[in-house]
Amino acid sequence: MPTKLSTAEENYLKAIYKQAEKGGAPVNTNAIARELSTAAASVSDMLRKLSAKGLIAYQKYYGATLLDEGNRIATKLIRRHRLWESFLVATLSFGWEEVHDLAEELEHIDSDLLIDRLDQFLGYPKFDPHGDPIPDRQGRYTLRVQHLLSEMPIQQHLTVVGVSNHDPEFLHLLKDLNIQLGTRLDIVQKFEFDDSLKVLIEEHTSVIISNRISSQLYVRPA
Amino acid sequence: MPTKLSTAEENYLKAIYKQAEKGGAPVNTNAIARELSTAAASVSDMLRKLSAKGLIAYQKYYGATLLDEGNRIATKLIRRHRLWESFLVATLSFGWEEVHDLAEELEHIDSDLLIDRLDQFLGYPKFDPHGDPIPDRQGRYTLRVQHLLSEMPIQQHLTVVGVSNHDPEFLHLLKDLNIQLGTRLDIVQKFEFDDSLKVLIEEHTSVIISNRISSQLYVRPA
DNA sequence: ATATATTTTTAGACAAGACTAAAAATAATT
DNA sequence: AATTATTTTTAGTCTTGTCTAAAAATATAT
Ligand SMILES: [Mn+2]
Ligand SMILES: [Mn+2]
Ligand SMILES: [Mn+2]
Ligand SMILES: [Mn+2]
Repeated sequence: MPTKLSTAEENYLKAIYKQAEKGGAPVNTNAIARELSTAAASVSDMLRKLSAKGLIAYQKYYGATLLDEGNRIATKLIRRHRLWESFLVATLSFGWEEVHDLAEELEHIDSDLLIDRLDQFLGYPKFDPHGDPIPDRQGRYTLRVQHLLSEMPIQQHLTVVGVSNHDPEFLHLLKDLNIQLGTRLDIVQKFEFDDSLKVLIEEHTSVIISNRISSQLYVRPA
Repeated sequence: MPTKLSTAEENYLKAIYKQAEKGGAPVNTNAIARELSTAAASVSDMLRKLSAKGLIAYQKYYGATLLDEGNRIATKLIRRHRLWESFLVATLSFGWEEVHDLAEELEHIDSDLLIDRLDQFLGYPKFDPHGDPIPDRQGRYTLRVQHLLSEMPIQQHLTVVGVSNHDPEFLHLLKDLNIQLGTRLDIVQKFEFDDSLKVLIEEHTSVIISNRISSQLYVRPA
């Protein structure tokens, strides 16, 4: 039943998807409320509606889980979001810190043809500007090898492959540090006191970064 | 006061702009209702709101006229609409009959930077895929030389420069006739009986077209 | 186990934007 | 000028999505 969903309904589905990915299912009400900056009462209302539409499984006081159709829709939204972000960066020269909010709106434009043409135009990219995988038309995507920088041992040669926070401030800070996708890092030293790290950027500049940063940066060996 | 407007408010402003352009100001309630396929009662409500926001001049039972700020916003929406249509056709290979409805949604994405970058990427086009002028950042645009085909004398060499109807069916019909922007036409004969015309397309194919068509096709000499 | 704290749901209200039906104003006809 | 027709506005209702405050359920701590 491909019923036309509202922007609000779509955002809720996406929020449930994201929270399930992060914390596992079922997703509880407050997590969704936090994700969408909305009141818990509003979430309860919407969960009832989405459940009535057969998009999620929902039990009061327990939590919500995406059903097949809900999952399909959420994945499609993520595909759209990430393709628009790719377009904005690759074609319109936006910075990676500027694109999330725009994509948050563009993802609700409802046209499979549009998004497939965009995909084609961009050359079927596999990852978006933040390093996140882009689902294909069938919803399949490539998982990247990723470890949190904060959990890597000392001295390995590492490459930045992603960020788990798309906040403009965070991304801007990385830009200031000259850290972007593909940047090479070495962990020089770990400070147990506050879990901060001394890292060498591009075998060049040495900086100390807080755990707040290293725990939101994905890297892979080499 | 650059207050953030809703999609609905924006669509009303654009409808008023369009109707004023066509039939002159003030624009009456039913014209707007027809343009937006909405009930007259809904229009009355909205006119009161837009008037309260200082975007239109509105007198009950008389009609609505865009004020400066309303006009600025409507022009900006038209700019966005036509740039998105241009993008879809030029970059994503859409047909000119497929782009209007998508642009109707895309135009509400609120970012000057986005639209200026798009403009730049497209090479600052002056006209959209239907031949309509695209306002620049300041809202200025080039008027094209245009005459309705139905009002031209016999035998002149003509070039198609636009259409006054963006309906997919109409545009598709033109496509079938091999008529698009830039197509060369000659009027071979006029039939007074029903104002139909015999025209030669690209000095090639001769067809008879109804007044319904010739009165929605813009041409210029040469 | 019982009391306390937290989470979630319900109840009730509100704003935006739409509709229908009825009333009021304006326009057109006889 | 009076009647009829048309247009527009008002009145009242509905849906969606949001909120706050209160009640209910669940989890935590003593
Ligand atoms: Mn994003
Ligand atoms: Mn969104
Ligand atoms: Mn259009
Ligand atoms: Mn629109």
